[in-house]
Amino acid sequence: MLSKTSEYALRAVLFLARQPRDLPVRASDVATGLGVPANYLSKVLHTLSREGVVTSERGPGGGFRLTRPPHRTTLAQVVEPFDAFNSRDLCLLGRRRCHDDKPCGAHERWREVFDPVIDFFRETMVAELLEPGGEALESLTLEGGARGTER
Amino acid sequence: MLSKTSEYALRAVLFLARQPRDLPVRASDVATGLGVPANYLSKVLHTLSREGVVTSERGPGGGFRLTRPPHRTTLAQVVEPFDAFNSRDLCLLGRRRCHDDKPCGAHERWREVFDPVIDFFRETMVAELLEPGGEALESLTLEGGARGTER
DNA sequence: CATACATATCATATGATCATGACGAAATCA
DNA sequence: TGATTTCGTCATGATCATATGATATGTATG
Repeated sequence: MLSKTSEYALRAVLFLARQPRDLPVRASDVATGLGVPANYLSKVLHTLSREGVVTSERGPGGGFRLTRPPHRTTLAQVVEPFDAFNSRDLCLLGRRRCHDDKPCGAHERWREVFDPVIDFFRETMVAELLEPGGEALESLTLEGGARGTER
Repeated sequence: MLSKTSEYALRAVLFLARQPRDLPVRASDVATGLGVPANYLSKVLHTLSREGVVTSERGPGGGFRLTRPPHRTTLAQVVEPFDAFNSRDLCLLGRRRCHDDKPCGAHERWREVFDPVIDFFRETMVAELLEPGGEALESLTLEGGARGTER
């Protein structure tokens, strides 16, 4: 469903959402925390900062933070910079123009199942995916290391 | 949502479903009917024949036909040879293992919207997308040409 | 049996996504 | 000011989906 890229973006944002929002997290820390390529994630985070989802700071002590709190950031804001829902997705058969008045044979049935998917991304907040317990891999928080003690 | 390839597959099957099922349609006719690359569509049709969705016949008068009637062919049968629903799709965050007992934060909410999508493909029959009127592009039926008169 | 026809198969090209590496630019601090 | 740290940007490579082209194989027919 999601491309690898926007999957990284979503996981990165969830990762940031679990950190105290007032201190930036290095891109490399997010990358190792998620177990994804650091250089690639940097670019993803940069895109997210251009979109205003995260805020970046350079220099020592810099890094990335969520711009808005998790309960005010939608999944769509995170994902759409990479996988936009274009009108083509709304037609199962890939027709550019497939409205309600001149639909393809699949139009109505497809909308019925696919609209909720779009709504899911537009209406679900990052905070709703945080569920404190349980998630081993994605919730892996920064532990002890050099950072944090040094400032 | 669907890859180009399985979109072609679906459109090709819908095209075949509109032809009399006892006479084969050439791959090239399907391709021009849909306006998609002929060589590529051949491969797609060949895959569908390996999967038993369509039946192929070689030589003069040969071509492709639906193996089963449209009301006994599901969308999943057409689409899954190209875009299989693997367990990875069931986790929004791409986790290999994300069951009901050890879920990621998105698990339940995501299943609620995505299961219906899978069900749609598994339960919808090709016949249901045929709606005789309306569809200009995909329903374009073979008209008059050389074929048909010559046999 | 020879020819035409249509699918089957293989080899190659193109483009997008995913990924890596090197260098530049801003911020901090001694 | 100069060294370090961190993001920003550009250049390049790897991989996969998509697409094209050529040839082989099977089938019908005169």
